[in-house]
Amino acid sequence: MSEENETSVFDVLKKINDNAWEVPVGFKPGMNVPGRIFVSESLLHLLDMGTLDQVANVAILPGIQRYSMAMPDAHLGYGFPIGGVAAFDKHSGIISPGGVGFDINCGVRLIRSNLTEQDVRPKLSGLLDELFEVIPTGVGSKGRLKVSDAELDDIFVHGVQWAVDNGYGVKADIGHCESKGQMSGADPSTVSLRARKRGRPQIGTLGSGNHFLEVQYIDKIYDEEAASAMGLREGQVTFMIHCGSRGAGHQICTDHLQVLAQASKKYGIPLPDKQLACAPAQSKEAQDYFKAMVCAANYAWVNRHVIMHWTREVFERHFAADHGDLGLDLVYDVAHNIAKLEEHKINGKNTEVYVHRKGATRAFPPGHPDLPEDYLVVGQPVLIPGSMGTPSYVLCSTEDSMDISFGSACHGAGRVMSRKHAKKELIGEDIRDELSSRGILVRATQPSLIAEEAPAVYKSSSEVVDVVHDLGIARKVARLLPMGVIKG
DNA sequence: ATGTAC
Repeated sequence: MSEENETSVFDVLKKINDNAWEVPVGFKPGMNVPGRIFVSESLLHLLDMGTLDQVANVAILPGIQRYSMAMPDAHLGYGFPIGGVAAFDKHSGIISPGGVGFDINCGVRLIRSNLTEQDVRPKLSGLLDELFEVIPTGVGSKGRLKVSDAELDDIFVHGVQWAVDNGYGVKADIGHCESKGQMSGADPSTVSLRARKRGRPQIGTLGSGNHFLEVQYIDKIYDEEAASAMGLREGQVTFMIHCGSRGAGHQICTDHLQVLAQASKKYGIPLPDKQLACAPAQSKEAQDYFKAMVCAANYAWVNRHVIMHWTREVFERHFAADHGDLGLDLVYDVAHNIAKLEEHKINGKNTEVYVHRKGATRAFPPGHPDLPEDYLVVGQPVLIPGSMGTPSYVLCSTEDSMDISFGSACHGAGRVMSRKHAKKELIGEDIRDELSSRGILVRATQPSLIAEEAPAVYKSSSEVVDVVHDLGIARKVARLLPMGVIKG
């Protein structure tokens, strides 16, 4: 509820349809395009004015195309909102680290199995204990994997290909990663010594905050055809990995933000907010950031790949003797903090744009050339993790996603209560016991983290997913319920 | 998100 003398989001927004609202160009001086917020009326009550303001600020940046967008899980971020999508012309536009976020290529992957919920439930506690032991978690955690400086370069440049060549995962995994887990254009010389030093010991570590490794089972299939193409069926056990580029990506973002703050001045770009530091897309400063961002993105794919590999090994130790081939296939891996050069149809013309997705998932439609062959007919899988203890969703992209949202969808539930507030209001042990009574086991480095990540501090993942489903960006395929979760 | 302040 807003105070009487405060402007509310309802005063500003113009309704386009039940799930799309416009921030008019007149809202702020200098807006090149309108803002567009994809949200239902009920979720609109959770949208704060600061997030709307950030959507408008992004619309002021040069070369932005069509509109500055926010997904239904949008909330306040560094400069750009989290849940924001913005496309900038390759020539007249800009590139901005704030449009990607500190955790470059934070993302999610889903692995299916031949196991059922009944197979896993009796062994769940031991399984989680071993996973918690095997996967390094928490702030500053270091991995079991020691890589040399030369190997780190290989990881930056070759991503998942490096992982597979070195015995982590299999060849079939590659095609099921967005961009094959190896974006081109990496240049390790744009990565500072400090970023390398932070990155070297952290391959195969989960990190902290909302990052997790979760054992789940499918309780509902919405779309049989798409589910079948993805090898998903009711009762099946899956596991999901949510993490990013750790200290390496964070340091790369920090380093290049400094350079781009100067560059914004040098190129005379009007910034409504210093956190929107950016440079013309073709400038050396912007391209150097982009090359370093690609290094971090490839690093993050390797990170998720190594964690997947160790998790597969733990599953095999627990279940292979009784169940034979466990069919632990990678369904898909999506990035949700990344900028990419893509071709989109704008005003009827194919145009190259740098699409910034920050807390937003790529959602390319059926038939798109970047999709692997087995998903060409159903469209790209879109993975939406729930918050701890709530359902996650698998969706598939639809024909209209390119036209509506530059081929993008939401990325999760979206926080509604600050970490600080959550720690004050909630008791970690109570949440853990409550989840345990519902059959959901949690392993975390400390109880306060459970409080910070409690279901109550997030929007409902179901409500968020319904918005993109109803909009026609991506349609629901399967619902995944948590059984056990590892948190940093 | 993050060697949670260099």
